[in-house]
Amino acid sequence: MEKSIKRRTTMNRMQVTGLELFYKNGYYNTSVDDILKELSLSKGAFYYHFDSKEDFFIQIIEQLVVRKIYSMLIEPIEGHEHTLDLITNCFENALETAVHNELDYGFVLSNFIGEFNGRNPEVMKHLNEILRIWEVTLVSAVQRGKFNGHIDRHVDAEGVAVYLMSSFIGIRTLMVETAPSARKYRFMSQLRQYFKSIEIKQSSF
Amino acid sequence: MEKSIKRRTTMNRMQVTGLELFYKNGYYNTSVDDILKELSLSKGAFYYHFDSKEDFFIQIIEQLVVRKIYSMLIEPIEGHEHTLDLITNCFENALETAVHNELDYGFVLSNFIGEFNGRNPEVMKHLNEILRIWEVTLVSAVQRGKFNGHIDRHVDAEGVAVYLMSSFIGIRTLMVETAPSARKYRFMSQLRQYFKSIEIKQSSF
DNA sequence: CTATTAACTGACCCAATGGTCGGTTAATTC
DNA sequence: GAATTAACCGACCATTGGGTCAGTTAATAG
Repeated sequence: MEKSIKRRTTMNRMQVTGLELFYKNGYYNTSVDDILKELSLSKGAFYYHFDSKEDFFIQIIEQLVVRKIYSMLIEPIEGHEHTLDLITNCFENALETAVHNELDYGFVLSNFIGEFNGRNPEVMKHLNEILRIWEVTLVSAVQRGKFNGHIDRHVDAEGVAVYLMSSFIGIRTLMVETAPSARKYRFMSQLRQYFKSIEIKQSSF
Repeated sequence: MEKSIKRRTTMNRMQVTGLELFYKNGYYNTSVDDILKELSLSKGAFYYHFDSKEDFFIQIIEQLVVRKIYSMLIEPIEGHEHTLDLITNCFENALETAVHNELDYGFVLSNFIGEFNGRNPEVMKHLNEILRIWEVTLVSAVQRGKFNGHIDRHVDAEGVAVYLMSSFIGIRTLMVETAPSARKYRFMSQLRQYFKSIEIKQSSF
């Protein structure tokens, strides 16, 4: 039976278009009809597959947003090379992708957090979970770096993680609409500066 | 005639409540009626004083948001003491205020940017203007620091400004709903670490 | 005291929104 | 090939949204 391939296909089409529009216009500013119009599908089709607009959105997070974050921010720093290089490259690539997005609307995750925080605990639960995973990944990357002798063992791994997440979320906001490329470049320079201050000085004597 | 004190009063009441609700629930998720209900005022009163919901919002930015940002992020770093101390204290205070907000919804400015970017150029113009002023203020603070011999003269002032803005915007997002106090503390530690790396080492020999 | 005008009321308009439901179509099953 | 069911259609509904407007109230001016 393959758990109905047709069903999966349609749901996925809706989700992809849904994410696209929610990202562009925001959740509250995108109607179900907007999504359906884009796909030439009917109201009936939508409510046949999903319980509500909110249910639909949560499924989008689980299916699409989680994966995006994983491939963009989690997996790239799980390797065993020099930790700070991994993070540098990861951020560099993520920001470069944003620069090339001719129409950039910011960081998906923080945009949605901004829209739902304090107003929809159910959705926030899912978004916070992604943040948590990101944080854990960063913390263990830093700890690995300390263990491998690349990062000063006195640094607070949790602190570094929070600081990195903060700066990434912020620069993505700042790259919207104003000089994304220049800002990305400046940001990366300062990030490297910061990294220099927490890594072990190999040539000191 | 005093340019009608009554008018000013009513408009201000509407704006204050408006900002409160827009901040809490977002612009698109707050109706004009919601605001009016809170104030026991009628539709007519609203449209007597303002042209449209958007006009109303823009006036809120100009009247209230700008002032908030000034007193919170601009004026505190315009002094002539040690630049990095000024910025440290400024951020410390701003974040502490957020911690004590029992119901915190993030950084007003970046929340609104997240809601309007790419969708409403008129509103974005005003928000970007505030960002620009903040950036300029930070850049000249850093330059002053270089001039006064507190900051290494090789550092890129624009870069530092962008990095600081990024991290502040991000930490405010992260402080929403999850361990604000702990995150604030970790953030501030790393900020100091970063500052150490760009200031002039006075005791080197 | 009268006329004017600033400030405000609330009924009304209409497009949009999330959601429902009875029905149709086409594929599967028996 | 009849029956069942998965997938989808589109008319309909109740509510809410931003916005209008004729009219009321209260202060001020002459």
